[in-house]
Amino acid sequence: MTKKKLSANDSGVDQRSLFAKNMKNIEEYCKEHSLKLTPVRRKVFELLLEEKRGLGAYRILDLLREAGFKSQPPVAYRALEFLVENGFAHKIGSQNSFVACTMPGEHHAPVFMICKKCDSVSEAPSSPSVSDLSHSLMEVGFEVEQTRIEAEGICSSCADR
Amino acid sequence: MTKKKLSANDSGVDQRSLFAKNMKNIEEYCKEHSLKLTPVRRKVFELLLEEKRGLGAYRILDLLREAGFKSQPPVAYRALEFLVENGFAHKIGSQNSFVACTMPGEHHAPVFMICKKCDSVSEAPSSPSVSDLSHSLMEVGFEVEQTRIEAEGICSSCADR
DNA sequence: ATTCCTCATGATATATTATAACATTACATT
DNA sequence: AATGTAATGTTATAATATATCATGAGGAAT
Repeated sequence: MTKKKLSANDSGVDQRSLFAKNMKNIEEYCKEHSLKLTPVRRKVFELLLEEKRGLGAYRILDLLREAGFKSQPPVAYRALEFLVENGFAHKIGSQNSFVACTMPGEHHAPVFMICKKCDSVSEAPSSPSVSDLSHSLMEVGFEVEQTRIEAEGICSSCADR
Repeated sequence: MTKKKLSANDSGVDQRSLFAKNMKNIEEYCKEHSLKLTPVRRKVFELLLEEKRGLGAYRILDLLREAGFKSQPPVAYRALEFLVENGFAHKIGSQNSFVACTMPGEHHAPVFMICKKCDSVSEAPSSPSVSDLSHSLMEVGFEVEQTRIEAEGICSSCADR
């Protein structure tokens, strides 16, 4: 198996403008679908975008407070619920944490790559094998509505070291 | 897509003997690998085997108590840890619950089918698309060690109604 | 057989994650 | 201004999980 070198930063797009682009995406999407991107929701999304690892709800709560919000747990959970419902974030079941989704709106079957060394969580480009999977489950009589795949292993940056 | 009729019960093997077979498997496996299948561990495995849905740790704790064990939370978690470590059970991340694994020892990449109607959780026959998936993740530089797939949808029994 | 070691269990306390329930506010529509 | 709906504020508590230290049970080494 040949391995393409592909780390988060050599796409020619720097982090700052990527961040801005993602923020713009969510803003436009919300406007188009009349969803309210309120200050807390926006802030939580920003926090998720800025962190390559998954963030737990209480970590988010702390960060909200540091940012001047005087939030209680339900505030964080509600914002996360909004983001997840609308496809702006995903929950990582194996660690009760949340990550930003950078392809909002697209009804996709996410595949997460979770690094055991650095804890980074990144979403893999969607792969045809996922729909193969749905097909094979259909064959045993299961009607798939949604799939979530979590792969644990070593990310390319950690492997390079 | 043609759909094969395949529900849990038409394999010609009744539930009782299936249960016995699974118990025998785990016993033998433990003997061969000098693992101690202590009373609590055995009981927890039995409980998981008897329930088609995922069981939460505290539900298991209740059932243990009903069965005469005077257990505190760590007892349930330890037993579950033992079972999961050794491949006799899996944790379902999306619901913080546990299910028995009926193919212990085999280093496999489980695929779970979670029914939204009846909450049943069953393990799908492993499919080639899973190794395709690992391949495609390798191509983006991620070294997969383990995958866990959770598919939500409607199981065949519920669909038949 | 006794000592020693290891692993399992017992027991208490507490950490972490998540939600229920109800009050209040903000804002759009009429 | 009156009303309805969605969002937020607030308090309390439920549900899930682990840290820690004490005790016991069984095998291996002397």
